[in-house]
Parts: sequence; structure tokens; C-alpha cells
Amino acid sequence: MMEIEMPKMHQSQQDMDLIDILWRQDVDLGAGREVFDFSFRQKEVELRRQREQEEEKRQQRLQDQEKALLAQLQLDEETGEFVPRSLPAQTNTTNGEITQNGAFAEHEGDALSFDECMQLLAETFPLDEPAEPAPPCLDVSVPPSTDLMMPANIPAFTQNPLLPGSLDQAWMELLSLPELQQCLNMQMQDTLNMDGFVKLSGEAQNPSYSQYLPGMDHLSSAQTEVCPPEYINTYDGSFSNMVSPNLSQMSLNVPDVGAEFRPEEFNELFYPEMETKVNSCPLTCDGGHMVNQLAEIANDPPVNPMDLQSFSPGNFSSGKPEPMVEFADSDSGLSLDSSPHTSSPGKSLNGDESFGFSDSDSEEMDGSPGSMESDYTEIFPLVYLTDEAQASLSEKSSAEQQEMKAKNPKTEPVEASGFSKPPFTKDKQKKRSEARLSRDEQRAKALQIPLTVDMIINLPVDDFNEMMSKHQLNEAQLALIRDIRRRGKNKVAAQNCRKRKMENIVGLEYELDSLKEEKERLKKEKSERSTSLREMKNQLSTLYQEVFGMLRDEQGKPFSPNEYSLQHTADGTVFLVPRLKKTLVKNN
DNA sequence: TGTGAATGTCATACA
DNA sequence: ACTGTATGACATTCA
Repeated sequence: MMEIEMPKMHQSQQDMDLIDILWRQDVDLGAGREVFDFSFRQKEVELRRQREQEEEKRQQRLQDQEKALLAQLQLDEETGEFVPRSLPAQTNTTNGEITQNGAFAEHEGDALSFDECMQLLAETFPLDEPAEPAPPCLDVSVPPSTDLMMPANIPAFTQNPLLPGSLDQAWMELLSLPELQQCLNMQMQDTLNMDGFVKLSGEAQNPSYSQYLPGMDHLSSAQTEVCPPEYINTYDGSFSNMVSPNLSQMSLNVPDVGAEFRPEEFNELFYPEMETKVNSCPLTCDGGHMVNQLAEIANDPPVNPMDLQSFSPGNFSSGKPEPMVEFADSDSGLSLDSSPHTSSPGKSLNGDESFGFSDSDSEEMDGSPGSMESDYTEIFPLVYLTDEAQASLSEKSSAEQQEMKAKNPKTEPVEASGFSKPPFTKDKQKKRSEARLSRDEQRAKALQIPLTVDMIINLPVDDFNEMMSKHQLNEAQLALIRDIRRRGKNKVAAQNCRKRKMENIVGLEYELDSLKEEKERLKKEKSERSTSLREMKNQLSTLYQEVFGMLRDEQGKPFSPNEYSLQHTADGTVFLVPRLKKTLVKNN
């Protein structure tokens, strides 16, 4: 339903992002999404003009870019993972292609500008270019249909991270992919040829990205191969500036915008298409035809699924063995609670959930079988983004993907070298905590919260409030910040609590041991005293008998023990007391 | 596959 | 009323 994305232009990027989020969340906005996009066409015109101007500049840069491309291709040859791809016949049209085109054609205004872009691209980057020695991505074994499908998907992911400044370069990167070029050409043709569009079915509108992710991975890895790390790195920092929630998911449209384009313009121009394409892809996959192809791609030896990690410019979480989960998440706008792993659906009160960033959602991500969220978050340390990011749902996924991607280059080499070795298995426990933290960071980034999680959690109340007042934050952002702060503090509190509990336990155990020792000591002392007392009594008895035996009466006779007894006073004086008399005395 | 440990998160009470 | 802290309970992940 929401898959048929209407052209979305914004009064402000933030507003539109919010609208987009709500839209994805099926929140009733009371009006069609296009209502919010009225400025789109106007901007499109502006973009068109700007593009023309920028075209010249881009032409100039073309040669340099081609050089870079060649270098990248060289890298591919070194890896040996990629086999030169034979360009599939453009006439080869798959369901997915049609769907994409249809979806693409859905937006009349967009279609026009896009056509121009495509033409421009075609002119700028002839198909024969990519036909260079080491066509990057796809293995020869990959079916042509796959090529058709994949370019639409992958390029978008790689594209996202591009910085405005390096956009043209990144674009060249993308263009270096034969599949992409083909796809672009096909789409252009289709766009020109197809007046109508294929209305997406419900299925299509509720895509299961997992189906084509393998292919994505494939391309991603290819892309990785193509792009030198340093080259990739150039995109990471600024990617946030131009990131559109959909961009991360979208496939190919990005490219033809001139390098001079500002990120906003870029997004505005292509966002609708991107989104449409994203949605359309699943439909294609649903068609079943593509599924097999994708499966083939996934199984394609040259490309290791984990190569995605190397996927640089911060788009995708492709590092995940099972991209499906990630997409499910990114797809959260479509079906947040659909996941069976949702720990507590509808539990969130803070609004995260409504934006697909709810805890439950996160849990879903983590908990999903095969989900590597925590793992890849570990691998891809958080990068704090600027304010320009979007607040849309898909944005979140894109943000995560970006992070993952950004981190990928680091882990990539190892994993790439050892395919058999399962990734993300080292220091998981340690990484896990990091991943947890980064999850909130991801949320914060997704909602373009201008504060770091660390700041949010650790700032004193006054400083925190001051910081909050410095930024204009919407409801969702405020809610998320509150949750992050609450969770962060509670996390620390829980850690302290457990620490104290353990300390208490240790202390009690120590005290118990001490008391046991004391008890033993006292028992031993008691025993000793008893022994001593017994000895003293014996000595006293002996002395008594000795003394008593020495006593004699007037007649020289010994006293009878039955009639007399010895008693002594406190001063040591001893008396011989008759027992009867003593008894009488006692009685008295 | 079951289990315990570690950790995060939530709910709640309290200061 | 709001915020922070403490803690029990539960969930998740991993070895």
C-alpha cells in the first residue's frame, strides 16, 4: 500500500522524513503522502536546470574518474573473485525489471527527470566502458537476469555513502559496474517505452528483501572489490549528509545526478524512484523467477556473502550472513511487528516503536534467528552523524547499514581471506556490549539526534537540558533521547547493582568464613578451658583429701569425711566444718 | 539440546 | 512532578 511511493518533496527535509516515517508506519496522516510533496515538481525543475549546469563539470571530471575506475577494475583482477561479465542482452526483461520500471514510471514527474538523467548517464558513460578487463561484480555464471536485477539494488547501497563532494566519483564507481550500466540503460529504455506502470500488488508492497539480498551481497562484494579502501573512506564521513532513508535501500537512481548536486537535491530528485524500486524489487522476487537467480548469486563462489562487509560506503549491514533480518528491520516500516521475535510488541511508550526503533524492534533484530545485528554492529563501530540525516524508518536501516559498511573495511580483509571461517565469532561477548551501545547509537543516528549517546547518558542534568535546548528536536527525537538516557543510566545502575550484589555476596561469604573460624576458635577455647577446669578440680580434690587427711582431733583421731568437711573463705582461711552443722548453717 | 553466566532492559519503589 | 538510583524479574546471547 505504501509501497507506491508518491513523489516526496519536503517543506523541510525533517518534516518529510517524519512524514515518511509515519507513512511507513501506516500512521494515518489524514491525507495522501503526495499532499506533502507538492514542492517536489518545483524542485525537480530546479534540479533539472542545475543538472544541466553540472553536466559540463562532470564531463570534465569524466576522464579522471575513468582512471579511477580502471584502477578499481585492476583491483578486481587481483582478487580474482570476479570474472568479466558479459553484458546481458538489454532485451532480456524479467518480471522484476518490468516491475521496477513500472514502479519507476509511476512517478511521472520523476520519470521525466530520471530519463534525462539516464540519457545523461548513457552519454557520459557508454556501456562499452565497463567492458574493461575486469568487470567487477558479477561472475560469468550469473544469469543475465540476475544482472538485470542486481544493478538496481546494489548500486543504491553503495551509492548512499557518497558525499556530495565525492558524489561524482562514487557515481563513477557505480557506473563501473557493468550490471549497473546495463540496468540503467534498461531502465531508461523501459521508462521511455512504458507509459503505464505496473501497479504493485500487496505482496510487492510488502517486500521481503531477504530474497534479493544475496544478490545484493554479491554486488556489494563486487563493489568492495572495485573500490579501494581509501576511496571508500572518502564517502563515509559525509554520507550522513545526504543519506536518505530510502537511499540506503534504493537501488540505482542515485547515480546520474551530477556531482555538483547537493544531497538534498539528490534525494529529492530520486527519492521517490528509489523507494519505488525498492518496493518493486521484492515484487520481482515474489515472481519467483528472480528468486532462483538470486539464489544462484548467493551461491556464486566468486562472491562471498561476507564480502559485503567490505562494502564500503556505509550503506548496508550486508555483513550479515542473513541479510533478511536486516531488511526486515529496514523494512520495519512495512511490518514492524511482523517478526515473530518481537519480544514485547507495542510495549514501547517512547515512540521509538512508532518509528521502527523501538526496543522491541531492536530486540527483534537481535533476536531474529540468524540475525547478526549485534555482531555486525560490533564490527561496525558507530559513527556519529550530523544533523542532516533523515528521520525516516528506512533511514534507520540505512543508518545501521551505513555503520556496518563503514566498519566493514576493517573486518573485510580477514573475512575475505578466510571464507570458511565464520565471521563475528571473536570476542562476541565483548562486542556484544558494544553492539548494545551502538544500537542506541544507531537509533540516535537514524533520528539524526545531534548528541552522542555518551553525552545523552552521561551529561549532568543541567548540561543535558542545556544541550537539549540548543537543538530543536521533534517528539520522536526527544522520546528516543529520553529512552537512551534512561536505558544508559539504568544500564550503569544495573551494572553497579550487580557489582554491589556480587561484592555483598563476597563480603557475606568472607564474613561467614570469619564467623566459622570464630566458632571453631571458641569451641577449641571452650574445650581447652574445660580441660583446664577438670585438671584444676582434680588438683583441688587431691589437695582437699591431702589436707583433710592431715587433720586430727583432740584425741589424735582423723576426722571422718562423712561428719566433717573443709571450707575456705575468700581470704584463704580454711575451716573444718561439721557436716551436720554445716547443713544446719546452710538451712539457717 | 540443555544450561549457566553475562548482560541488557523493564517495571517499580524510593530518595 | 521530575529525575536518578536501586533492584527484582525477565529476555537474550553465548560458551
